[in-house]
Amino acid sequence: MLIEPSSHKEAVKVYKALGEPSRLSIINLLCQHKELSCTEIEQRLDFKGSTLSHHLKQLLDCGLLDLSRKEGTYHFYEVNKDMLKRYVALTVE
Amino acid sequence: MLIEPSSHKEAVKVYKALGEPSRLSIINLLCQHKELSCTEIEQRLDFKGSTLSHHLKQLLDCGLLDLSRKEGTYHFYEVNKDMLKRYVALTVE
DNA sequence: CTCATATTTCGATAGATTTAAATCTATAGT
DNA sequence: ACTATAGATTTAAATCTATCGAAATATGAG
Repeated sequence: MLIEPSSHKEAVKVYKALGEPSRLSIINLLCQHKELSCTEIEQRLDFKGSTLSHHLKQLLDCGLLDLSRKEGTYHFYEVNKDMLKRYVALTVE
Repeated sequence: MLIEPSSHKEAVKVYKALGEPSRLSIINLLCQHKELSCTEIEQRLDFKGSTLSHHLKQLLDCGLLDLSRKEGTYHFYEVNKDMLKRYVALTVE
């Protein structure tokens, strides 16, 4: 058995989140940076703020991202490496 | 870096294919059976033939499935374990 | 030709993505 | 405290894409 029935929904959610170019780029970028704020992600990947927020919401929702800290109006995000390793086979160095 | 730019498209395709309940169930089922024909998959997962064909096409297209052999009008499918291991972290025993 | 298996086409429906505009939240200045 | 500003999120509407399934079309066996 590849996936336990209990985690089937979670797995679908995670893979659906990863199966979109922008979101995979966000994960990829955050794998290289420990943490980044929204504006930093927007600049690097050339997103509109609202578009990014929608994608971040999905990535938070499925557990692949965490809000690492808030500093003033800045929200910093980081990848949840446990979650990533649980589902994704690619190397995160 | 999580994903090489060159394989970004491929990764999106694979994860998009997995991020749908029916298709994840097909992969899961085929992980337990070496190979199965369309009718066998239809029966076990309760799909219409045409619906299954649509999903199989996507799974073949992204490389997660292979057509293992044809026997008469039967088409047998199997998971491409190399491909699965390249992208998916879950254990395939 | 006929039957069984599988795939493709096409239309309807549902779901996802994007963006502008509005709203929220925290900080700084007066 | 009030206002202004910057960063981020939410809402709402348009657009785009995916999914499903009936019907039509292949393909192979007998």
